Amino acid sequence: MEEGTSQEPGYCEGTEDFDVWQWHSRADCEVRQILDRIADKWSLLVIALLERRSLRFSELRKEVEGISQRMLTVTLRQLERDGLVKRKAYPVVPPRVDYELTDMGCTLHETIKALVTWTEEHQTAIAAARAAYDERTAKERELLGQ
Amino acid sequence: MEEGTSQEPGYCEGTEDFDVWQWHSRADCEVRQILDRIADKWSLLVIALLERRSLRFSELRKEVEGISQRMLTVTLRQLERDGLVKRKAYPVVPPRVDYELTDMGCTLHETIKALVTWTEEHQTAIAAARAAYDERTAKERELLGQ
DNA sequence: CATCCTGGGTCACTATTGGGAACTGTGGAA
DNA sequence: TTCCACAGTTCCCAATAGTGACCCAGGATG
Repeated sequence: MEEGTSQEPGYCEGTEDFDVWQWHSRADCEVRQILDRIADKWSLLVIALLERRSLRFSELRKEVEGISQRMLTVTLRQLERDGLVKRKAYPVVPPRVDYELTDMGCTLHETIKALVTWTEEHQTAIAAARAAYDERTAKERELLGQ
Repeated sequence: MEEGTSQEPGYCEGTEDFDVWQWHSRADCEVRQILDRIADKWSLLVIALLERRSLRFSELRKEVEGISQRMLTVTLRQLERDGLVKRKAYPVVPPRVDYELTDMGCTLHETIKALVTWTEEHQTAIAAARAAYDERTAKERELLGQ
């Protein structure tokens, strides 16, 4: 951590994207750490929901079905720390806190949307693949167990 | 589960992507479950590495720095089940197993690459945001503790 | 002949993370 | 006086990720 943050080694943007992955697969790669953060179950959903409009804490909790209070707090803190989400607290009682995407958060949403679109387009294929796989393994299991 | 899996309610592809998120934020949404799977720390890296060329188990383990044998197994199984990765086992001793992306896996790689590109482009901004956030909270902590 | 090695796993165990519920703090309402 | 709203925080426990030892089969080695 102390001497890290070196981001200009070898892999300049222009090269084939071959080498890029060499760097990214290294555990100490900063890109990989950021990816771990944003490619997260809850982060994706929160960013997605905030793109529509800013939301309050309790609204988010209701919209993101299944998230616990703690994880919503943690997720929002991380996103805020990364500069993807802005937190606006009003000193009123009861408290009111609005969360909204920053400009950077908005650009990320574009990319995330692509991922979701891909998922939508392929969900049938994936379901089919899963069914096929399960059937295959069931048969193998049968052969082994018989 | 019994009566779930209803995927044709309301949100047909053509509509504004407003409503889409309403569905996707629901815990029983299939798209959300698939997203959870593919937007996973290890899955991203594995797909990325396999796009270059097919790899053997041990090669993957070496390339994906920090992954454990078990997690690599689990990840590959999931990807295989989802039809994103093809597993080719040769009945030789010692065993040889090659993993490669399926066509669907390749299309997913395109999307993932976009995510990585975004991360590369914004990693400096994120680092800055984190530094700023940490400084801010440090100050607040100081005020509270003094 | 006995032993070891190799590669792709599995199994049993431990460390970390996430979920659930209870608690906090403040001021207005009942 | 007690209760409630909202946005958290804290604590405890269960689930999950991750670790290291072990397994299998046959060919090379001694």
